[in-house]
Amino acid sequence: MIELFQLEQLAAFRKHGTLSKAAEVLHLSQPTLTRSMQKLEAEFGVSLFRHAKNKLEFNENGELAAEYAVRILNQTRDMLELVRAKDRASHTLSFGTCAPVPALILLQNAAQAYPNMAVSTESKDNETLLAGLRNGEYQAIILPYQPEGQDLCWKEYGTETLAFALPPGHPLANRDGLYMRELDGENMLLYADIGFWHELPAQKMPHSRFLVQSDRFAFTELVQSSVLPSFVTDAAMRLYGPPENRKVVPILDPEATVAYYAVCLKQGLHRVKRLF
Amino acid sequence: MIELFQLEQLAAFRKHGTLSKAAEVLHLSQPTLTRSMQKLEAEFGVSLFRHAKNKLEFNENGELAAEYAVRILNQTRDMLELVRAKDRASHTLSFGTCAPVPALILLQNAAQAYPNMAVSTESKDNETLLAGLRNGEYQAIILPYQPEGQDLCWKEYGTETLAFALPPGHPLANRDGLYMRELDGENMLLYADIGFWHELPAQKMPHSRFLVQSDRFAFTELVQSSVLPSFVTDAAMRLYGPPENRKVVPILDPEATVAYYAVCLKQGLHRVKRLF
DNA sequence: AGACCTTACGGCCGGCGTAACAATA
DNA sequence: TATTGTTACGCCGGCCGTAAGGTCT
Repeated sequence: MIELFQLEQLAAFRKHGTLSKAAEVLHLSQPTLTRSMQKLEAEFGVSLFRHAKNKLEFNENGELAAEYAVRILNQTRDMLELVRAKDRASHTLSFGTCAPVPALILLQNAAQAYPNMAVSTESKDNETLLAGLRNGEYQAIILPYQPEGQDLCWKEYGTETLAFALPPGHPLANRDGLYMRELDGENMLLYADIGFWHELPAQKMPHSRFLVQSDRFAFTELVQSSVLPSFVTDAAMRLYGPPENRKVVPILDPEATVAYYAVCLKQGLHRVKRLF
Repeated sequence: MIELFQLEQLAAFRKHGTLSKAAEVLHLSQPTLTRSMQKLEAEFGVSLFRHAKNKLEFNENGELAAEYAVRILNQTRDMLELVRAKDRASHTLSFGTCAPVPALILLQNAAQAYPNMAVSTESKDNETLLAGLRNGEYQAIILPYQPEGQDLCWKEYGTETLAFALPPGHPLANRDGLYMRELDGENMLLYADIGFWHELPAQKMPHSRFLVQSDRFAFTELVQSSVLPSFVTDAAMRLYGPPENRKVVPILDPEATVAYYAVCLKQGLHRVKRLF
């Protein structure tokens, strides 16, 4: 029976031209390759090389065999990769979310419900999330609205309300509520990883400049050491506590309060059943 | 490294359902398969089966792996077959001919010019011969006319003239030449393997019945022991000698004399160069 | 002399079979 | 009890490396 290690040696010989080079690359001695190629010819029952005194060259049979060899070896490699990938996928739950706070809650719940699974999330816009859910990239997603679709299962997943975090000396800091337009034009600190929440300030406060901080630590430091207003949400405060030295004023615009929905495919429900 | 014998075992297990059955088919002991499957799982780094106490079933990973295994094994089998076929083809010259006599001459010449090659011929009609030449089925063909085509090489390959072989008492036996219509209506003995020569008598002697003999011995016996006229050619007589107890009268119709041409593809000339 | 291929000899790793055990129907 | 899968032990074939030899540039 021909074996893969022989095909590997054949392919290496074809690739490097001489037995010596191939042996070096394969970390084998060169006589080993001589014997292997002889054995290969015997097993094919056909000459694969032109045997000269001190030169071994592929003939047409050998070329064809080597061509097949690399194809077979590639397929073997693919098999290993795909099976491992399939296994990894079966031990992994991938979530996509529109915002970080429900993502964290989902992560916690999933880690608890499926202690043997690896869990990951990533933030995308809503259309990308739905597409990813339907093509199998995500087992579940978090949307800021109730989804439609016969193929979908969904469950309410909490609400979140945006608020201003104002320095105590800010003229509006003692209000019980504010509309976004009331701060339009003021420059604000903004944390980068807030998902779909980017849309609302950009839309309702077109005259403001947003100083986006992608580093969490830098963001909180700047909030404490500057008088620039920033944002916070009720849900974030439940996780991290209220920002220090700030007055939190809820935003009254209706779009500033969203209800989250965890969504999965009906046909994929079994993989995340404990979360629904 | 995963090896083909392991994939063979995996495929057999998948095919037969239990290790015992697979072991029986593979002529191996059953513990061998237990160990092989364990080793396979270790090499994949992934579980391929559901392990019950006395039951071993494929899981999804295993199904995928087995699927790939059969594909790889098939490809390996194909490789062996194709390389062997290519080798066989490179040691074989296949000729197609329109008639047996030039075929024999070609065979003799080829066997002498290429003593290490296997040589074969078969008779077909002219269109089939040209098609077979162009698709690689034949390395050379014999046609009864000069071929046309930019892709072709040709060489004259002798002539052959048809004659009547008449019993001495036949009323026309002492003639120096005859036209075919002069014997139209007489029943004649005809050897089966005469290639394109079948066409001429059927066309020129529509009122004759031809007693076709496919066995060479039966044909020559009947020629000697009957008074039925038969055919012979000058070229055949050079090979086999004249028919016993017969008067040979050449046929004067111009179609009864043909010139043969050995034909090959220009791109295939190197394989039959010594014949051209 | 250096590069390459081949042959000869011996070690050793790994696949295999036998035997014994465990679990299920 | 019959069938199936697992574990333990030892054999042995075959792959490999080292050493030595031959050929060509």
